[in-house]
Amino acid sequence: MKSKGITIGTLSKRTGLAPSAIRYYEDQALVAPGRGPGGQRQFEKADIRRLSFIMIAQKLGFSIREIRDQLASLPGHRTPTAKDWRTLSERYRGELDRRIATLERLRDDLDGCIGCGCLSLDKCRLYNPDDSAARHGPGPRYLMGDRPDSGSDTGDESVEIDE
Amino acid sequence: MKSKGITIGTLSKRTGLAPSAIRYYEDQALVAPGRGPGGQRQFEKADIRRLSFIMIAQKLGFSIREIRDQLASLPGHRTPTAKDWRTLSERYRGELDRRIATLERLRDDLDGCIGCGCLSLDKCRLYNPDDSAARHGPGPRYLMGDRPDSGSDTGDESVEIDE
DNA sequence: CTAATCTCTCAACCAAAGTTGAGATCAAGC
DNA sequence: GCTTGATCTCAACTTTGGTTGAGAGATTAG
Repeated sequence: MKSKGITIGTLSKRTGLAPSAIRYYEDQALVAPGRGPGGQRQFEKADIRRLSFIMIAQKLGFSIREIRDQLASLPGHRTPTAKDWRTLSERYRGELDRRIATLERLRDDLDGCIGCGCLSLDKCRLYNPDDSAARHGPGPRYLMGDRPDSGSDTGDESVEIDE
Repeated sequence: MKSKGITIGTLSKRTGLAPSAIRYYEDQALVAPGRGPGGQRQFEKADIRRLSFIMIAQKLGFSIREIRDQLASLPGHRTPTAKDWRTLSERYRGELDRRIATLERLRDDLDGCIGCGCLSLDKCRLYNPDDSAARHGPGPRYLMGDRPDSGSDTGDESVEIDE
């Protein structure tokens, strides 16, 4: 048993991730290495695959939080098998399809609506607040969907924007 | 001539943007309202369309900086016409097509590579550092493409990740 | 045994896109 | 004329995904 575990430096070279990034991922509970007698992190081989998965998921635009949730579905009591990983990553298929569909819809709307130069806030389907092509995660979007009251605004009295 | 201009509050209600966001956009030189005698911002009708454009561009995932560059191509000496806006937004078509293509390639790679459960760092096409499905803008990606040296690593001595 | 590396923790910092609050001023209704 | 309500500026804080030191301790090579 060469059971000493992989050091963070080695793992860094293997995955291309900076040690600081790996420590950060531990902080975010994406990996949970053991510790040696001196306090050093000891990773397992399986962690290489785990980090690989994380990198791919990031590339697909998932946030750390989402990735953590996804990883939570792995069996905790044993080292994940190739099949576990396959099952997990197959979900991305659907997500990607959905994302492509969103972009295609956006493109069609663009053809139909911006294409005409109207850019009207009231009529334009582009203003559907539900789909942004951007990531779902980043920046201060924690109050997205918070559109102001629009309260005592009866008509669209003067919204037309011709000149 | 009811030439008093639109106040920031009214513009906020018209566009759904928070006043703070509009001020921020002025800060970032995306809009340049006039000022009333008391220092209040005075927007024009054309600014409604300008902000609409900004919102759409954001939705498509462009950063403020990119949007500023795009807006710079508008004629400065006169109020932009519908045609100006159409010309500008037509460029998005190509960008969207490109983005859709990237996602489709990612999806195909996913089918071929993750699908098999290998997740190998060396062989997997998913590790092409060039295309991430995420936004091009946000987060600390100013050092993306900075992959560590990989220097004195001759072979792939023990990268296989079977268990 | 000692020097050269690695690692450790912890705090501070980066960028993006804004928000939030304080304190002051402006505009408008009655 | 006065009191709301809107706006002003400016600084500080938010989130995400990390990086960059500082100072201390651990490991390893010679």
